[in-house]
Amino acid sequence: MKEGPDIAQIGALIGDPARANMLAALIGGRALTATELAGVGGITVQTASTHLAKLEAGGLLTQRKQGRHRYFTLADEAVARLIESMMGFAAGRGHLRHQPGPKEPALRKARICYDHLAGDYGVRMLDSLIASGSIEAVGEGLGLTEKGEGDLKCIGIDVGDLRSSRRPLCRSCLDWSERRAHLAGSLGKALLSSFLDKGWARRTAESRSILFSPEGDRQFLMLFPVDP
Amino acid sequence: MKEGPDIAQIGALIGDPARANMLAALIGGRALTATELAGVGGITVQTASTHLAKLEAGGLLTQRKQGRHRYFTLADEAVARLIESMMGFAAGRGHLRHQPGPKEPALRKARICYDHLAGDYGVRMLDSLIASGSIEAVGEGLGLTEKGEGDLKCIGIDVGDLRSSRRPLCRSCLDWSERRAHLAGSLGKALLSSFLDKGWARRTAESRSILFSPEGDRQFLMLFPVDP
DNA sequence: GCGATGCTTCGGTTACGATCGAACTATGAA
DNA sequence: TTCATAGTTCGATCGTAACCGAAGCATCGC
Repeated sequence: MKEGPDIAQIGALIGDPARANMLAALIGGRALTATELAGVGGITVQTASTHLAKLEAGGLLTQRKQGRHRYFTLADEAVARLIESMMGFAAGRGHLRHQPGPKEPALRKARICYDHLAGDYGVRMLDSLIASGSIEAVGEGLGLTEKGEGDLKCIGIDVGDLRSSRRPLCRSCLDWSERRAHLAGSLGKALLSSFLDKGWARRTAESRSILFSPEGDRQFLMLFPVDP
Repeated sequence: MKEGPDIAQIGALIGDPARANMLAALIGGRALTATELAGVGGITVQTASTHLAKLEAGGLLTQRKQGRHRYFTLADEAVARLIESMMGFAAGRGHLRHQPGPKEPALRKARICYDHLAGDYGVRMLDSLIASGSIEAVGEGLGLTEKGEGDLKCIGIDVGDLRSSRRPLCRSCLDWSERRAHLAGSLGKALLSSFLDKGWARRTAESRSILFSPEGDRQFLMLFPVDP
């Protein structure tokens, strides 16, 4: 009975509501200070500090000191995937805190998931990439095709650069609001970054939602069509 | 801060050591009674009973009454995958309770993972199926090829039957002792079942390990060769 | 230097949940 | 029927961890 990895430890880390809220906030991808995290956790800074220390000791978070601020982020993408997969699992069982899916329509439409695009627009983009033959799907896996590599070059994404990182190029990530897959991995990140760089969309201050400009919206829908 | 699925709830369910031990025992795939689960959890039956009630209320377990026994199993494969993914995550962070990987060499060699083969033999089988062109791998996804369908027919597995179930045919499952993927899904289950039916291997009473007979061992290694 | 801000550490309180003994229910066997 | 086994429910204990106020560092701006 004592064999194997200790899942109770990380389960307990995630099992506290305040800590869970902090982790959920951090899959927004941006680094947050201890005070901000105390806010999302609904607790005082003292309490948050001890929670954050535990999460860091457990290897779920890393902190970066910058002046008199301490910025916390998820330790790596594996943590984000774990949290997301638990969210997907919980959503599938109806363990929702309020409505099914994100409350605000904006969140449901487009939001950030660690560092890539999720929500309605996220699944639409992946669907379109598959339909156009840029990405092939086998089982739950995703792979970039030669055609896809060319197409991406046209919109300014050099896949060669992405390959050099150890991180997988394409990854499927289950969207818990749409209950379908969207594109993660370094390619997912690069695509979202390019939208932000082009000014098609921007992140909001306090939320995970992504706001598309009217022009960006038009461009996005044209670039990633879905046939009826 | 209140949006989204409640991961704290299931985190807390898994976060208790006694409950985590029970869940880990149940990914062995066989139904266990409350008394047996109390044993693996290292607690009395009264305590186990309350734990099991909570796990059932949380949707992680289902129970089946049979005479004066109550047999508990994981609610479905999604629970098994969640536990396994948490094990993989924990193993990657070095959150081990004792040695890295399973303690007994037998467990490391071949063990059951919910309903399919894991351990050294599990990853070997998948490697061999990919090398022979029976299964194709794209990203993290797995798909059965036409050649594979024919090959499987030869060893007595009718893929058509498997397709009728809603469960995915091929699924990749991260092996936490080998740190590599092995084959899950209904095909993984069917393959293990056939080994057991043929008498090549048998399950052990109290452990997750799978014991191959000398003849079964020979057949298995011949059927799933790996080139150097 | 000074005060203000961000965060951690300390100390003490509180509450929840894990635990078990004992009593109770249900099924099976004699 | 009676006894034994399997399991749940009740009641009470106990420990731990979450929590916050207050004090202590560290860093910034002045």
